[in-house]
Amino acid sequence: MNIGKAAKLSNLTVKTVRYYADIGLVKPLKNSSSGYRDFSEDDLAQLQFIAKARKFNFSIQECEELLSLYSDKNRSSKEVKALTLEKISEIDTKLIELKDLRHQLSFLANNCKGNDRPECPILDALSDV
Amino acid sequence: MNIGKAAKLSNLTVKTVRYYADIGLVKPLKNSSSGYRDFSEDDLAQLQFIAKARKFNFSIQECEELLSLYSDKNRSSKEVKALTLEKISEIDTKLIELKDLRHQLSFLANNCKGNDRPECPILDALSDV
DNA sequence: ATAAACTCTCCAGTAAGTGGAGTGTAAAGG
DNA sequence: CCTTTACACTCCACTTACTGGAGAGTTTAT
Repeated sequence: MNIGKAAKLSNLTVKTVRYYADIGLVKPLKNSSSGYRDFSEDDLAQLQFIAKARKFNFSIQECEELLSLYSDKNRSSKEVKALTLEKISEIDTKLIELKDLRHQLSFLANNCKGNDRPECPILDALSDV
Repeated sequence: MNIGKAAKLSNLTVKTVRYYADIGLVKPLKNSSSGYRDFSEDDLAQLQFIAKARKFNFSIQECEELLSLYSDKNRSSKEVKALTLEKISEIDTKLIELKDLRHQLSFLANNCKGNDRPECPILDALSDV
């Protein structure tokens, strides 16, 4: 199938699919007369896999790892689980940071009248060394 | 003062400070004989302001906005508060997304034995259309 | 005088695409 | 068969916010 259909069926943009092909994440055949990429069902499945993994916050490189684990019929589930647990702990760290940030910002916002006067505890906090 | 000292006092790297100078976020004078940047106390204060705002997740562009609001003695606190509230709501969205992601990933991880066998519900979920 | 420490500019690269120009190909309508 | 429209191609530049390194000049300390 052409790139447009592959993109639609994997919920990716054409640009993104082309990018994935450029970096070798998928390897569609090329119609030698038209120069159009030809995506097989396997290529499509791969794109769908990548799209999901990206949604799960896996990086492109991690997607590659997952894909190779996926296509390795003798792989163990250990590695996949380890990668997933690592992701979860990254997310946990990020959650803590963001919550902390939110706290600080809402504290500042609550103390700022937000009126037409120049006094602003937010700016004061930013300029306070 | 030289860039090294300015960087140290603002908790930024020399590279980062140079970058901020390159994009015009700070405008240190230049010693015409040595070519070294010369940071005044005001420049330093500005760097410290930026460093804090960046920690608060404000983008470079938002830092510029905040800086101009900061140096405008007739500004109102309204704009600053609005920007801050916007940031908070962005953070809230991000928090929801991340929590959801964490949920899904931990569900998958919990159902994966993580042993030497090839069965892996994580990969199954990724490949499931 | 020399060595270490600091600074400079410039170029390239990072992640993961996005946007656009200019051009070629395929499918549908008349 | 011809034309229009939709789709595809490549290539280059841009995005964010830096970071790394090369090669060269400057300042400070010994």
